[in-house]
Amino acid sequence: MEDKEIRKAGLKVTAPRLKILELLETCGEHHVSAEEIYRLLLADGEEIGLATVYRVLTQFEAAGLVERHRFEDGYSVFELNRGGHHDHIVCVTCGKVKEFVDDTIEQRQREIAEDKGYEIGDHSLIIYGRCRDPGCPNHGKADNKD
Amino acid sequence: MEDKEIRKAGLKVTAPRLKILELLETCGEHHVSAEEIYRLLLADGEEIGLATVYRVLTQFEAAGLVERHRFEDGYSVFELNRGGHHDHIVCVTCGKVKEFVDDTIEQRQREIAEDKGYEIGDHSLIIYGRCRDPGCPNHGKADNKD
DNA sequence: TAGAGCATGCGAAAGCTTCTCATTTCCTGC
DNA sequence: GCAGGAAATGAGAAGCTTTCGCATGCTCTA
Repeated sequence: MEDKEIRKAGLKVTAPRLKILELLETCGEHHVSAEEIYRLLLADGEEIGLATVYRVLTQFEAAGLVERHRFEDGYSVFELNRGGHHDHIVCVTCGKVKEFVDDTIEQRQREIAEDKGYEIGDHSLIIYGRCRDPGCPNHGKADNKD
Repeated sequence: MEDKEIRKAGLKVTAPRLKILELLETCGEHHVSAEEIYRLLLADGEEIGLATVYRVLTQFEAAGLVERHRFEDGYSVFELNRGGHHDHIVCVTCGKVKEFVDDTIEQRQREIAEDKGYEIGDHSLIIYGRCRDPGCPNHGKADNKD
């Protein structure tokens, strides 16, 4: 039941919040933008405003229920916080995002932070590349420069 | 002389471009936003438009003279491209940015991309932490949560 | 020195996100 | 189950950074 999580975050249980949480759950590893959530809910027959989507996502983020990532093109994507930290690898051609975790890198990051005199808090590692999926417009073109 | 670099980029040598390049040179490792550049140039008595600053920075970026980074708050900062790739570690309290390069991490990233079926292009690694500088408002408070 | 084009500055506009505010909804206590 | 107050909502306006459009100005070549 999602109610619990919402209540635990100190928020009232309302239709928009439930719907957004549900939707995020069905998304799994897929990262959605606020706009996408908005359109999906509208298509689903919900009466919801874009402002509400942003508001709710921001609250969920503050409550730790949701993670927000900003990719290089400047817009944000959201996903359920499933506990484990992970980084992202993004295809610059088709936009597909995969997640990964690498202990070696995590460890080195802690060492670097320590070395530079920082208490490590969070980090964001995004690798940009080109995927080799058949569906990707880049498929087969190894060193396509544009 | 900066003229050469501008010309080499296929751009005409104009006052705004020279001034922006000069300014970036004086910035060293300090990362400046377009807005900052604009204000600094105005304060310096230059007649310049914000649009020009963005235009020139974008051209410089395309020419490889300048690097642009987007941090989590959503706006961009710029710095001269001094050749070597590097990553960033940012203090979430005072905003200070340091640079670093780590071969272990670079290597692991290539392996991960390979493993996931991507041709690696670029990447962006930003570590967020709290610095221990005396000037930082966070100084001394080890596990300040906000 | 003159001409062709690129570059500029200004304001307007775009895209994403947040704010404002009147209205609606949730929750508590009766 | 109902009323009241606070919180949440939807719609649009406004904010932010960034880009565009266009008339004017400048750079560079001949």
